[in-house]
Amino acid sequence: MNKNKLTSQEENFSDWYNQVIQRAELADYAPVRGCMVVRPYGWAIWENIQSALDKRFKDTGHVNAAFPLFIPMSFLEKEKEHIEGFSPELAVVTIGGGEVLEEPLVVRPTSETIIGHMYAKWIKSYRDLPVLINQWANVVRWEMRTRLFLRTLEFYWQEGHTAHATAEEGQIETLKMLDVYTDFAVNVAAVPVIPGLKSQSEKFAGAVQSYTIEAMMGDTKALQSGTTHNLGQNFAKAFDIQYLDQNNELLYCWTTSWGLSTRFIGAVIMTHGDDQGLVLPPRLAPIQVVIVPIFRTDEEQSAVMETTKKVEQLLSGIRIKIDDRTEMTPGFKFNDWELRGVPLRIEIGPKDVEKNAVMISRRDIPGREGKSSISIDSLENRIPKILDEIHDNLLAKATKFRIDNTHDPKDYAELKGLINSGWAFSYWCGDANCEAKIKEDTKATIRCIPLDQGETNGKCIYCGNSAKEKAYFARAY
RNA sequence: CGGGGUGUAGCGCAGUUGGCAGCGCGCUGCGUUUGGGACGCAGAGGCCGGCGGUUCAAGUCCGCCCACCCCGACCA
Repeated sequence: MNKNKLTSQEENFSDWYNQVIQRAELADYAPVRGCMVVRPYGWAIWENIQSALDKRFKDTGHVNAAFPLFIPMSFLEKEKEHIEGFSPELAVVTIGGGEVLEEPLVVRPTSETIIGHMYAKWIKSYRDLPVLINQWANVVRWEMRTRLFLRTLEFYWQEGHTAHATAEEGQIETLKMLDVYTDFAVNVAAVPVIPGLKSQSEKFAGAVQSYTIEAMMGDTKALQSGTTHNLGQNFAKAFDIQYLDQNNELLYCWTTSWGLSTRFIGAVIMTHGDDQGLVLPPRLAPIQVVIVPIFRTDEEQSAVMETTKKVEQLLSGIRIKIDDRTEMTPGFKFNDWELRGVPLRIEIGPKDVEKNAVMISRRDIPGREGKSSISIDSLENRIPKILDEIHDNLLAKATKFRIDNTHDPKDYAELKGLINSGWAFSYWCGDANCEAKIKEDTKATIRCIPLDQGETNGKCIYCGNSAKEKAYFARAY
């Protein structure tokens, strides 16, 4: 009965995570350390993430393009903080076609530099601005320690790179894309993220300011799930991205960049998953509804399959899979699709055909409580609504979990006590020293300083000096 | 790079004082099954991570390598 049980989340969250990914066939380990193969079911989730984001990028005026995988080493070196941040994790090609290369080529860890180079070439006038380009790409960062989806040597993402005439426009773009990510995370993935500012020590190498959408995973650790960066004029100056304004004055551009990666799939797994396996939010699920036909005899089979086809037609706008495998029992299939996180299952057997009804079973409500019989006539209307309800329920559950595990410690001792099982939302004076000390003591970092705090003040949780804003402190992936 | 662990069938593992290479799941075929992880019978599947050593004999003992996983430092 339970011989194929997953390790429970409570027992070992990390094992649970790895098992879910492999058994649900999202990804597998590649022959090279730290690399993963994204399997069709996992890639289908990524495709749904892509289309939801891509639509939002287009709606906000962006266009897609493709820049090269190889970047001359010298490009990386042009922005000081950038190369300092990335040099330890670069993959470098030194031989091509059997010849030692004149200049080593870096396999892109991110594309600010090569895109900056091209922008310098393309941008001449204020009339050319803004430039709003995104690319869907793979990048390589030679990480020490890797984990499927969360941190692999090679990963897939989108990276937006924009150039603007003024600092204000750059900042507006940075926050606009943070909004896009937030909207996507909340309304498509049902992941209740907190948008906020990164501290200076946590920001992107080369940025003036970085923003993040921060999410709480099922073990209460934090995951940076997407980032936007206001690059100021750092890259514009390093790559001479200049334009002539209306007054014929030569000025540097203001640039931004923003990215969301396959890591987000990890966020989805660890936000919604349970001891039965994956729980996919309906708007990202490759299969939204799985139909399991149940029958014994040939007559039952033909009646059941006829109804199944009818149901499929009624639900034509929904991503449906009919599990007509004959070599497995219904019980096996129920467990199998639950492991794979399909939001809604429809069971159709002889009893249902007789009643002109079907049994539905919600993935987000385990056991009998999530099951009910509904008439076939109401399916077309009800199923889309139920999928929305599942989305809302997943979002509400995850939000409650985060709130329940976020605390407001009275003092530093209390923070130290709770940080292994939750987040602390505390005043911070802004001193990098306090931040570093807290990290040293607790392994917790500032995940973000949330926007919209309004007028507030209190005392820094570490040093007790006056502070004007609160920050989330947590251990992170 | 430090600490820990593991390499034996597709996966998970066992293998005693050195003596024929095993178990469970999965896989293939046939039959019976099918409303919460079905069962029977018959099969297929191995350079025991690599190299070297000890021995009549090595999965097992010794040495050296390699790979991967987990925990740290680093990071989306």
